[in-house]
Amino acid sequence: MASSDPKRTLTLRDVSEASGVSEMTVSRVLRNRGDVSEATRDRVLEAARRLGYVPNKIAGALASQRVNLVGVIVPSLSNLVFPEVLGGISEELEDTGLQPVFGVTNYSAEKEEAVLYEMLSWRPSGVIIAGLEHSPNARSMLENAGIPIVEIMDVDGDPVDSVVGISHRRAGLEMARAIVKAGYRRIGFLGTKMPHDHRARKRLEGFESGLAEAGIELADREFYSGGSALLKGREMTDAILKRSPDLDFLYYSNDMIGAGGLLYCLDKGIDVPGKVGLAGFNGVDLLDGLPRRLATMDACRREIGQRAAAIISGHHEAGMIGGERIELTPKLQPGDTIRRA
Amino acid sequence: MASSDPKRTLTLRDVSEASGVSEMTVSRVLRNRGDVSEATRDRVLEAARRLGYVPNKIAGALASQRVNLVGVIVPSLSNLVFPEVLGGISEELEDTGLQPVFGVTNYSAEKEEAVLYEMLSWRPSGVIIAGLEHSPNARSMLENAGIPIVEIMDVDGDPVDSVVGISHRRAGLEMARAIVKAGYRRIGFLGTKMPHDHRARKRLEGFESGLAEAGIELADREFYSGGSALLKGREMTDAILKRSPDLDFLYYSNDMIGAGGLLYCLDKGIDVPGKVGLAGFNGVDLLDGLPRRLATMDACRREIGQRAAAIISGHHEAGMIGGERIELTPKLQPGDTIRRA
DNA sequence: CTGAAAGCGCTAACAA
DNA sequence: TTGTTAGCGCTTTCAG
Repeated sequence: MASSDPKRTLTLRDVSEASGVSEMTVSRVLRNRGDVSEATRDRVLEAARRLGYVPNKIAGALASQRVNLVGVIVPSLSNLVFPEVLGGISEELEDTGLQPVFGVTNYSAEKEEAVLYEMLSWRPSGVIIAGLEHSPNARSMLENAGIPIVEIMDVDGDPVDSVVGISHRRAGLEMARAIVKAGYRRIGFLGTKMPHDHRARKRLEGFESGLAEAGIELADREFYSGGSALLKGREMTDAILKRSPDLDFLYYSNDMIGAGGLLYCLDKGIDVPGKVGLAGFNGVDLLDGLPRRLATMDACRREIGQRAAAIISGHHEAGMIGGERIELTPKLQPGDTIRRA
Repeated sequence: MASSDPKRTLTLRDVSEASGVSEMTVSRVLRNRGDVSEATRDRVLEAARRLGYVPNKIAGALASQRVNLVGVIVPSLSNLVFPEVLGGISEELEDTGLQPVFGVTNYSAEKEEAVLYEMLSWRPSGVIIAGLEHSPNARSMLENAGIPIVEIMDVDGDPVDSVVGISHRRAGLEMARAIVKAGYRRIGFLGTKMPHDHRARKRLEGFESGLAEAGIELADREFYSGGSALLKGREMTDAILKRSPDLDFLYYSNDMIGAGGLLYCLDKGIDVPGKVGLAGFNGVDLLDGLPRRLATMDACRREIGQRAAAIISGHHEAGMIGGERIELTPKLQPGDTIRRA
């Protein structure tokens, strides 16, 4: 509260002077480090509290060469998917003394490079970054950072260090197989027009190979960008069904547009899954509240966050090195929008 | 790439030696500061790039007493509301050289205090924090931080410094008036059981005073916590209508449960807005895709983020001090779920 | 335009 | 249990 110069922020020295204890011992008390007598401890804490001292981690980090920050880089926050991943990370880091620091790339490789550079310049204890595709510069920064790196969401590719995710290719493949097995043949795809959403791209690739196994080709496709996903799902569904009325299945690249498609079909009185089957991707819990359960595949978002964070905090505590590879298996949730065999 | 000791991270000195230019000049080049000849400039940049040098901002911040970080503290990420605010902040900070750093409190005052303490210990250029209610400790930390503080979302209270938000009390009040004006009389409230969600509480208080103006009391109320909001909205609506079948209006504390309620009513064939009117709060764009437009009130989330960030970056550039107060006005969006006069 | 010296606030390592 | 001495890697300031 009281201070001769209210502008300057307090230092250890202020607490030291106020308590009559050496800076070093004050530092020990504030970090619960080393043996300090109960008495001095109390005096120091009292003084620190009274002054309203907040330690300067910048100085501490520089001196100790230790930073309790974990950089987390994701493409988007509006996607609904990533907030959940971040939730898993936050939760797992909760009691480790590590603090997540988020950065957003908007699916831009350039922005990713900038955010990564910025983060690495704070010398974090680890980096969690979405995806396996990075610019050459970004990749080499990651390789040379000298800290644990965990690439998340996707395992189809060549990780820098550790990786935690699912195979989007396989997710697409298995969805295709399930659809074919259920007897659908005229299949359309609806997705985002995101050239840099590599995971959506891989799902589509996997999906097409799954169809190809049965000698089927994608009958039609429809892309969008921006706007309310639910509404877009309606509009796209309308568009694709008008253009290709003979479609008997619609595969959506995410659950939100899939939900829009489902609502559209129900509105129009289209028999789902009899005349047209539907499936999305992600397993968002929004689907629980819809009139009918959309088929989907859980992307294990929360768990991915947790496992990735656990890898970093493990390294942090044990000083381990070496890339782990954790592939989670998304479960197909057939819901009510695929015909039963 | 090549280095005798691959473990140690590179310093300015390494670049200095590799380029034959003094550390000081290297520093100048890397920060685009002061006049440096084209020739040395090129040599330095070449060396830095070749070595893969990433500056150490910890050291830089300590030496310059300048940190380009903005702390952002929000209660939750799963709420859908906050990712949008963060988006607004990110966008606005884009080209200012400032970097947002996020922290999550889970609506806990204790956690908020811890997160705030952690953030302040990094000496950020400013702090953006949701809400006006903080523990005495947190409040005094904010007051003594010596940096611009922007409290966001809510303006009903006593800000520490600047504030950007809407009046939730007034939002509730106006919604109540609109409902009463439309002729509804038996009104129920459905919301989250979040004792620490002060904004939801204020909306409800404002709502009740709005009803009181017409001599009306809330006829029933229903609370929930956790789970899929859409599904909860259905369940709660079912519960409250079974318990109080004479209700003619349901006011939901957020759009997601409101949307669940709307879907429930449509499923059950309840005449909306004839027999029962519905309204939510937030203006989430999900509503655009529903079979009918739920009445709601836009909480101006993105703009709040932008304005708050602009205040911080303004201070940053101009060194201004002094609290601004920006009250945005949420617009009532009557949609299709309130009877027309 | 370039460099040398000093020090940001803290902690590692050692000494007492 | 406590204190002292040196820096951490950079930037500020002042001199060339």
